[in-house]
Amino acid sequence: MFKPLDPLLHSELRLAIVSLLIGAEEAEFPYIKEQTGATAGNLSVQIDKLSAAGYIEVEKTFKGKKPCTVCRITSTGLKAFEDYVEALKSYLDVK
Amino acid sequence: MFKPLDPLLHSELRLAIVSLLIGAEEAEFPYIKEQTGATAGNLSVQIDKLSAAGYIEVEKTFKGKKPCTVCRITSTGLKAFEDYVEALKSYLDVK
DNA sequence: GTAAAGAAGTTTATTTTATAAACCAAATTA
DNA sequence: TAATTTGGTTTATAAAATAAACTTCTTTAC
Repeated sequence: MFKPLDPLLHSELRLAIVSLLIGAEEAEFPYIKEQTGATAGNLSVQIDKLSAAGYIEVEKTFKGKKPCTVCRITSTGLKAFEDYVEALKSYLDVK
Repeated sequence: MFKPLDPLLHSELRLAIVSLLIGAEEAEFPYIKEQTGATAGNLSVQIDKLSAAGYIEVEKTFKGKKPCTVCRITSTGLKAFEDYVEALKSYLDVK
């Protein structure tokens, strides 16, 4: 009846991050922060979780002299998102 | 960009309960328990929360000699669900 | 008739999660 | 050179989900 929802994606902020990355293929920390409205601390934590699960990849580099964290969706992350959307349908199709 | 998700509905079990009630208009506690696979304790707590928010109405009656808890969706709950689905789209439409 | 088991929940305790506050290092600006 | 800003991370707190334990009444078995 109701399919289980991946707890890693069933979180407002993490879902926003993944959604953003699927749309953009690459995004920097400050941009994600601005688009999601998250605090830096919360964003840092949630990015770590997504990264630890292999849903996104995180590259820490430098932009001139400033640190720069770039995030990208992985194929694992994309698949997880697609599965999540599919599972959600079991809750949203209420006919 | 990303619309906020009603925290009351953005919960796997509560979403399942509301989804079920929208589809059925009325359901008894044991049936909801069976359909969602939730434990009785968890279900009791989440039903209380939805009831306190006015998303569902709960009628405690008797079926013969046994207690019987019947739940129904309210118009507030239906509206909240529709808003939630609408907000979710901002995360799911990733073109 | 009474003891054990089952049904229908509720209450309470525990674990997990989300979130923000505090912090750090380097760079820029005043 | 002192203060502020940028780009984060770490840690502490608040909130949430969840299950375990408990309650009350009812059957069923002996």
